[in-house]
Amino acid sequence: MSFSNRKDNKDFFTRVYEVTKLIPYGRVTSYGAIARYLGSGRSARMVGWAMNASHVSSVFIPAHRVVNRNGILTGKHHFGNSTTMQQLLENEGIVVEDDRIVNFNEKFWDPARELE
DNA sequence: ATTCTGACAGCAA
DNA sequence: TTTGCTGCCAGAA
Repeated sequence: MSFSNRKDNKDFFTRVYEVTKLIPYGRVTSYGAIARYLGSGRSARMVGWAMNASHVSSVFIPAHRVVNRNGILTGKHHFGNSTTMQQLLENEGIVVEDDRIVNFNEKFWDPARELE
């Protein structure tokens, strides 16, 4: 029985942050995977939007571990320099080639599956 | 309140 | 195969 039918718990952005922070070191996920884990599998764009505001968050958000379904670093341009995101990923042992994650399927971490 | 936008994803040509 | 258009949802102006 909830006496507040406002929002489930926190804002959509906050949920995205929570999930993003749960991404293990050296692993990556996709916007759609996060969106699907949150219940709205079609709000993948919102996840990206949340990432845009993640730099404002007080805590560090590993936004570099979030890529699109193709494993392409679509948001690299939002890390200041176009190479920052790639460097962060390579620093974690992820091989990035031509703005795309190599062996993306192996590095992929699905919150809906891992967190169940 | 209405309109526009967006670091996507899916499907059509 | 690649390219492009549409749907989708939530926040900002």
